[in-house]
Amino acid sequence: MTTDTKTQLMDAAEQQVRQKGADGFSYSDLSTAVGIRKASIHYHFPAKSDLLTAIMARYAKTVMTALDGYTRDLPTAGQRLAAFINVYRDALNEGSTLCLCVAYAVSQEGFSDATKAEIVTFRDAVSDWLINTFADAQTDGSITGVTDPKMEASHALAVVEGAQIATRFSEDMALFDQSCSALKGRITG
Amino acid sequence: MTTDTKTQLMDAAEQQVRQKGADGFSYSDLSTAVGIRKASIHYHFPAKSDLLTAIMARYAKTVMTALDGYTRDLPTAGQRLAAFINVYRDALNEGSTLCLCVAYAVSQEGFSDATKAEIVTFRDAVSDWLINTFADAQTDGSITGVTDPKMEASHALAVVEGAQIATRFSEDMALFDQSCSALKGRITG
DNA sequence: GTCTATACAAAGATAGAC
DNA sequence: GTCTATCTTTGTATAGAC
Repeated sequence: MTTDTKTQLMDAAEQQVRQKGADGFSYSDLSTAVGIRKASIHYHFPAKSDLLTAIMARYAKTVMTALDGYTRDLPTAGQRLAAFINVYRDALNEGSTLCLCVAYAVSQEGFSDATKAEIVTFRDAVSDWLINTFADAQTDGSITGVTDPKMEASHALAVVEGAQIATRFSEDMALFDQSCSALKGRITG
Repeated sequence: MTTDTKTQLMDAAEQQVRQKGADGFSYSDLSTAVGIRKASIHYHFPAKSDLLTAIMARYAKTVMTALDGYTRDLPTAGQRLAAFINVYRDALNEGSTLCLCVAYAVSQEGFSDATKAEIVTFRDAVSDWLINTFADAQTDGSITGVTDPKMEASHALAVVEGAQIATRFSEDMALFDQSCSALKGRITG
């Protein structure tokens, strides 16, 4: 399984952004990680903003494919919400990395329009997925107390992203679980 | 009311970090903001890490003074929680700035030990304040359904910090309110 | 597609005059 | 306490050989 250079660069870049933020890594770091010269990276991604846009687009696609898979494969809304929480749990890697979107939140100001557009598209897609999930919960009863799917969706996203922030500082995954515990406790089926 | 240069520098730095992150501003930016030369800043803060530590320490003091004021002045736990949520709401400045702690979350890796220590101290203090507040709620009944104050504390912090992330992208304060709505809905007195 | 070499600007920091 | 001047390192990016 040989991975092409472009993919290796994107893998390394995503990792670095999620560890140190978009302003926290350089082509020099990627050069070391992938084993090609700094200048060669510009062949694949002429400007850093191209790279930042590319990894956001790829990340969005990966995550949405996973979420849509849950919609297809998991019978209840409760199971889907549990799987959703796990996506954000796994993204933490024991506290060493954040979800790409959270990592982008701070630097946002300096991004290109293309990058910003990818972020907005992704967040809208995740929101819609959550709204549908909570709407389904109203039908199948697998999550307690759902009266407003839209409100629940933004609440749930805030919980998992906020839990990531907290866990990032403590590097203790138990804190992530504790922060999400009230949300998970409402899953009944 | 003349503000001394050191304070002006801290004010400008805090603003910039909360807008663009710790890696997103330079002494050059501060130079422009405050109106003294780049080199002169080093007289007040020899290294950037000294500045980052100083503004975190000051921020922690300011926020904790406010929270302790609520404990003194507001009779119910519910009122104190509402005030707490408002601290994080106000910190957003219509979506243009984050709470300093959230802004630090991404860059964290590259911080000095002194800066990290200030962050940890602050987060512990906020957590303790929240735990006490939810414990009080069990007595005064001003927040519904509190069974585990420690769990509630980390949940509440995740909600307000996560809500900041979401609002940062949308620049719509209504999203902050929507994200916190489930939490606020439990306040009864 | 990757290399060497290089340009160019910005960042963090120091020395010493005033 | 602030200035000018300077240094060093790093970051982003381009040109042209292989």
